[in-house]
Amino acid sequence: MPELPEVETIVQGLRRRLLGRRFTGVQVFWPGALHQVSPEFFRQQVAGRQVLDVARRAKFLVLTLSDGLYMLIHLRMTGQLLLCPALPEERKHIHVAFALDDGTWLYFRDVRKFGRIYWVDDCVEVLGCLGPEPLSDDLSLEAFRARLGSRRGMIKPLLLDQRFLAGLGNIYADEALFQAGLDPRRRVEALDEDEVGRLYEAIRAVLRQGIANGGTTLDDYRDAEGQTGRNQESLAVFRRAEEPCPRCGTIIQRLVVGGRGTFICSNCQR
DNA sequence: AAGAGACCCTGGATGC
DNA sequence: TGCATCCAGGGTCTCT
Repeated sequence: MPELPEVETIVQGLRRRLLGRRFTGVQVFWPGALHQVSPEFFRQQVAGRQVLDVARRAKFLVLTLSDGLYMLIHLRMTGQLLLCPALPEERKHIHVAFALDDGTWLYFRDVRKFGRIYWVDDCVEVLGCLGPEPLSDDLSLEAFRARLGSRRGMIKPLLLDQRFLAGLGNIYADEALFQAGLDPRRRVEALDEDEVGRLYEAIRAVLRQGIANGGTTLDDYRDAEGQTGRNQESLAVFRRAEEPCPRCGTIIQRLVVGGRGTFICSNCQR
């Protein structure tokens, strides 16, 4: 599942190949991938437009196109954006394909069809409710503490709430809580100063490591060139139920917290 | 405001 | 072997 580090890796790959390119055509194989626009309108809008910037906000890819228009893409669970020299014969799960002016293709593939492509003239329409970027300089420890201060409830569901903090998903939330030594069921209002500091540092550390490792491939994640990430080798607890904790050897457990599969070391995380 | 549950969707796993 | 059922999982929405 692409989270912040995976989307960042895809963005870096797309940026190299898309900046300055022009879309010459679009094929929509499944209209449901487009958020609130018809395939006809989308095709007509995208064709001829140039890519001025490729960036990331939370788990969204943000393509700035000519004439002040934006294409935003959320990959959700199984979405992929792939660059290739030609449109593959095997079209299964490919929902939208973009032809580029150098003859190559960019296509959107998504087995579970949860991913969406948004077409807007103002990003606020889609990104307006998102919380701060965890790796931004603007999110100091003091700012993080202040945001936590007004909240109550279990810590893990809060970390997954994109309005509170934007970009964490199930993998990096579990890894950050492990690294901070915190049980995901702990109440936010009961965390002491030291614990909040550990959590802040852990969130940033696991995300930075994820980016440095080119993302985590457990199932479907691939970068824009189709390559897997390497961060799965560095995971301490996520999807490691019944394996020993890398820190203390205690067997890692799987729980359900806030409706999400959650992996913890009950000895290291209190 | 928190928390639970439904929904979207499919492949893979499990059960009989 | 084959068919039915269950489940994961991000985000959004509804209900309590």
